[in-house]
Amino acid sequence: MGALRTPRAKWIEEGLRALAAGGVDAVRVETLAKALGVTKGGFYGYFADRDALLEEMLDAWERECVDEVLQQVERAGGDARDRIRLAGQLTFSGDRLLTELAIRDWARRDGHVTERLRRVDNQRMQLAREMIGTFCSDPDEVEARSLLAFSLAIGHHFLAVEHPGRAHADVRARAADLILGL
Amino acid sequence: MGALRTPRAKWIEEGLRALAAGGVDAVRVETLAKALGVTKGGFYGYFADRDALLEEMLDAWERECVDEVLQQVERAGGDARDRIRLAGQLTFSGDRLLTELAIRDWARRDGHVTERLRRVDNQRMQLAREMIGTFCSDPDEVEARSLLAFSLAIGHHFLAVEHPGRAHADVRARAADLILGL
DNA sequence: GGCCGACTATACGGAGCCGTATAGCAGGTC
DNA sequence: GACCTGCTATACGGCTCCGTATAGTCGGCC
Repeated sequence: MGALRTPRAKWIEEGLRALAAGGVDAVRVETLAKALGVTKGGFYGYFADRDALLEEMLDAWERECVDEVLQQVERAGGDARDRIRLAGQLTFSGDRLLTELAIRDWARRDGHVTERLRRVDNQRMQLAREMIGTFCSDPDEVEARSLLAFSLAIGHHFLAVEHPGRAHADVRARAADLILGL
Repeated sequence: MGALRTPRAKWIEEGLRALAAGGVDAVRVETLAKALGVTKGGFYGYFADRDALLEEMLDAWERECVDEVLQQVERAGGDARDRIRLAGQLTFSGDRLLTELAIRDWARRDGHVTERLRRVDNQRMQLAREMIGTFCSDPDEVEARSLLAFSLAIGHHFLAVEHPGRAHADVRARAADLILGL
């Protein structure tokens, strides 16, 4: 058996990179091949077609994006507010963020992706509820604050607003304080 | 002079429709022509190329999206909370919403579009500041609450969360109440 | 050495799209 | 009626991409 020269996982990895950088439409078989320094010859040995790759990319993302973060949050410890802040910081920064945003846009035009995203978002929402529930007793308010936290964490990446005389990070921190009841 | 059979504005209008439905990548000259029941022959009489159309689509959007809403809000009257609620409701619903979301995604990959969006968002943010400033005196808190309001209005469209035993609209209304200090 | 299986390169047909060129058509003007 | 102008249809070359087919190469194994 020959050593896997550009194994299945490489294609998925490169696919997620392309997705993060340019959206679903940027995930082209020939483009990935070029990025891997290879022609597309081998691709169709692993995947039936482009859709099969997209599917597996979603599988990989869904499998990892929540678990990795939760693991890191567990390790770090801290009180509820620290943990929800860390969780948000981890899942919405760097490469994870770019992938996340691309998938959210993709989901708007593909119900199947929406379904995947729903599973992921529900898990995260549940985490938010638990954290916020530790310092807020009204269940309706917990739900509302959780939604606010989530909306802020995702939403601010879609805004192009400026804050004259203030740093965006400071304003965001203050907004987070409001939600977390400080 | 012959009557304009499919005038300039038609192309822009159809372009915005395609943008709203499928993102920038769905704005194809030949596709628009088909939607207009015409071939692309006439297109290049009005526009130098596809980019010129995209540019004019942004012009049209930037010109209308804030003005129309402000006009309607002025007409409706009401106190600050009513007005900010109405403004959000008007700009983030129906076709306007879809266009809006498509442009926000577009802006993530095109600095020029980001610039346009920034101008629009800053105007809206200013409106939020003024409204929230009527019942909140701390300027830092006004800024934070405005950011929260904006993030909620835009962000919740990107979320796929469910609220067991509650309607999404109710949770969102409660979240808005929190931001507006009720 | 010689074989086999896994991966790669190359070439192909088909599709969609861009931008250009060219010819046709229809209404208004003289 | 002849003409001009503004819009339209059609055809083209060029590009990118998909998915398939086919031949080549490389590593391990007997």
